[in-house]
Amino acid sequence: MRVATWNVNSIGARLPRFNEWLELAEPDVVCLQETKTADFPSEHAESLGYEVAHHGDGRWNGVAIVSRVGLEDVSLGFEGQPGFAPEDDALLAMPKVEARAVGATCGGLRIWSLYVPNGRSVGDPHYAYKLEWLARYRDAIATEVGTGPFVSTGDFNIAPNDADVWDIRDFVGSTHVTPAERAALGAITDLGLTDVQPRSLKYDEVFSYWDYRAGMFHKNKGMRIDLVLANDRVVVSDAYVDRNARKGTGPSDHAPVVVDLSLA
DNA sequence: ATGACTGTTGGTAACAGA
Repeated sequence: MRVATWNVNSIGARLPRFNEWLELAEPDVVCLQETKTADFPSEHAESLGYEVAHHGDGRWNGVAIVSRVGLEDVSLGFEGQPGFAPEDDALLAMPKVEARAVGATCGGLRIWSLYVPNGRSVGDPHYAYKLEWLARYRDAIATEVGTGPFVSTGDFNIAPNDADVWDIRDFVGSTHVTPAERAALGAITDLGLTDVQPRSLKYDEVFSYWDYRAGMFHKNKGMRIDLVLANDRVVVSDAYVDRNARKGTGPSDHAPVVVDLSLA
């Protein structure tokens, strides 16, 4: 089974690239993040035999699972998922639970597509929200991780190790690399999940995101923040970042992470 | 080079992203 995760940075803007990529990469299951729409344009995918489970807000966020090996027990969000409200917005009495998680069972594999909150800056309310969100996600999946083949995929907005950013010295005081964020990720992997390491296709350093600005992609100054966390019922035979999807006209700033696996 | 982008909309400027 070929499983992929891709932050498309708007499925509307990325539709030509996404539809083309589906036929090139031939994934069985694709987890998408930042669809940025309320209505997923699924016509072409469906014509190729895919089903789509989409959880969308509109302008921000939005996650989907696209599968050609079945799509059952869809969960829009997870149990106990916290919401977010800016502290200075008195009009919002209740925090908004955002479209950042969708789960489904595809061909016997329980799979989640996650768009973890960015955090913005250390000390920002969004940073506390990010940590809380990860802690509650950990609690929500604690049981089902042990019940069968399981993967959590998506844009975690965390670089697990210093080597997962182009130069850790440029990240002093930044989000995505703090001990607290890594501890929150560690609490998830401690449930029995392995951070699948994509192999190098070109550079020794393997990233999945490169800022649009300043030629960062061509300098390979990126970050590995799109992850596939798999339990021991998943046997990985290959994993790589599809850098070709980051090239050319109108790419996302993220590339797909592709994992070939079988279920034990 | 203190630069460099891209996406969205109660839209044409502001904000978010990472």
